[in-house]
Amino acid sequence: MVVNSKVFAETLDIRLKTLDKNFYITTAIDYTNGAPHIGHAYEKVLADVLARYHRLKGEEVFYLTGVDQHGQKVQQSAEKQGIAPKQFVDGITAKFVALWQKLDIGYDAWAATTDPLHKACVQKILTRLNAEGQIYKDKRGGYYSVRQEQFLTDKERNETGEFGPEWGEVEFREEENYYFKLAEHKPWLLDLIAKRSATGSALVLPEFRVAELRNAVEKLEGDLCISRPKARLAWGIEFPFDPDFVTYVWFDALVNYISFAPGYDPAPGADLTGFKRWWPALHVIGKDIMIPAHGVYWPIMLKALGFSDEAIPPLLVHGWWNIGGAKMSKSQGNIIDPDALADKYGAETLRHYLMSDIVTGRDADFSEERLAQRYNTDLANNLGNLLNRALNMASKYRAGVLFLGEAETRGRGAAAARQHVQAYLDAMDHLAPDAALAAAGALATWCNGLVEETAPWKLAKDPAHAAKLDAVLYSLAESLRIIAILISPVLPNAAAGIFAQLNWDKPFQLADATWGLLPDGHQLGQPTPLFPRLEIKATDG
RNA sequence: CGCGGGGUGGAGCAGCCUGGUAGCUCGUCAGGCUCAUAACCUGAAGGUCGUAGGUUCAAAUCCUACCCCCGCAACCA
Repeated sequence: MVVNSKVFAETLDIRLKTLDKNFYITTAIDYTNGAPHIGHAYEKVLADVLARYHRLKGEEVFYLTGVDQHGQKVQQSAEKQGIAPKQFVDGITAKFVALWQKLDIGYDAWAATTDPLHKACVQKILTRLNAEGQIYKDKRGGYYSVRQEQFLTDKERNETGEFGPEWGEVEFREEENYYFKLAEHKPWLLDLIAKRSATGSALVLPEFRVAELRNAVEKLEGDLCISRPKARLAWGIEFPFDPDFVTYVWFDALVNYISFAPGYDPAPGADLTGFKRWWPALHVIGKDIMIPAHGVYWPIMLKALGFSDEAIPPLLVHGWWNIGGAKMSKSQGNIIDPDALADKYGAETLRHYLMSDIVTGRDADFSEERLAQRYNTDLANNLGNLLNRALNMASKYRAGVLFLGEAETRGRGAAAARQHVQAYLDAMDHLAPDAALAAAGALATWCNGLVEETAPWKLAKDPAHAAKLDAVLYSLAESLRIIAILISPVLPNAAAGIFAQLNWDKPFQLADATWGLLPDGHQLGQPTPLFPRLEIKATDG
């Protein structure tokens, strides 16, 4: 069967055209109260892969990540160590920065909430919302734990309805604070959630989480306290119109998505043309911070700032990596350290595992054994071995020179490539790197099958089969070139390694994931095992 | 009657939105191949898709009820 590779190219072209725009992606900014763990790493890799995919399509991409540095817990941790909050935060921040470098997270801007530009933006927003009547001051009372220095809610009461001894002395206290008008926007938000789901651009992805958000919004009552008296918390952004208060951490942290965005200006009536080229962002977050921060506070804050319904950003809510079916937690002592894993197995092995062994949005179980297994199966055995055997045969039978050969076999190769590239695009466009990697792997599997079926070592013995042998070798090389492009968002270095062995010195772009670019007479490079098998017996936990 | 998620061959998971041959990785068994990283390819065994009803020509997939597991204080993606 002869394949119409023109159709293939056209389909790809249409895809690329419809997505010809800027792409702005963010992650949650991590709280600098402890070292990064595997969950932090997963989220950043996920966003990085999506960012790289969009760059591969030729879009302009802005990837923002960073750290959330203010708040009570940081202040307390710093006090415990007897150092200044800034010093404490800088230490933890350095660990995050170093890890992202190690994992090849290619972010375009770094959102640190102690950044003066961010602070100024938060203050301008507060000033504006205050001037527009969205903020008011109120005195309210509640039960306060002196030892923990925080107000207690009914959630803190034990079975008998009392506050347990862990809270120490609990007293009723009245405190003045600033409140942001949240409740009045409740009907609007409910409408928006419904509207967005109805039009196929759900506010929350995967869509099964929309119901959860709707339920939470329906229960919403009362406004949001967005200030803390300095007397009890100094480590925060000072209120611009009342120096006795600092800004509540979430109100501070969420603003990072616009304060660090290109071209945003919180001034009323400001020219936001540049900003609108990027906005809305895709917010990649964990399931624990969807409610209430990202699903309730943030949309309402943007609404209050005059953002249109279309400009309320979608949330990509990912799941958790559990350990042996249980939640990872510091108190359980089962925290997985991504830094050590990257050292032991390599950053790309970790990236590959994190992208391939979880379905976007759902939870997965972390296992070092699985990590090694995934590497061996997908990378060493399937793809790496394919590259090696293909180049070896080309080297042995044709001195590493490619010839087009007969058309029929190449046509089959083109058909297989087209099919799997389509599957890859579908998966990536649906934010599913796991399925995308599977599609790339399926093309490699197809190639391994082709080798088996055509047995080039037999073809090589009979000059009458020279054209067939050429076509097989060509198809393998072409497929490998395409596979390299497909995996490049997840495995940029390995992809470059494949290109190097193919002796193909071109930039990575999705437009080249089309059949037939390697020219007749192309000289291939030397085969070198790209993914040596791991023989390590994993030590779990 | 709190909210949400899950229950698919021995293990771990897709599929469910948009019903129509139950798929993947590992493991087991039997073959094949020798270009290759003890890799690669083929075949087999093994599942009444939690249970019971319902809708339908047709249900893992839609609806209802029930059972079981997990998360929803803190650390925390």
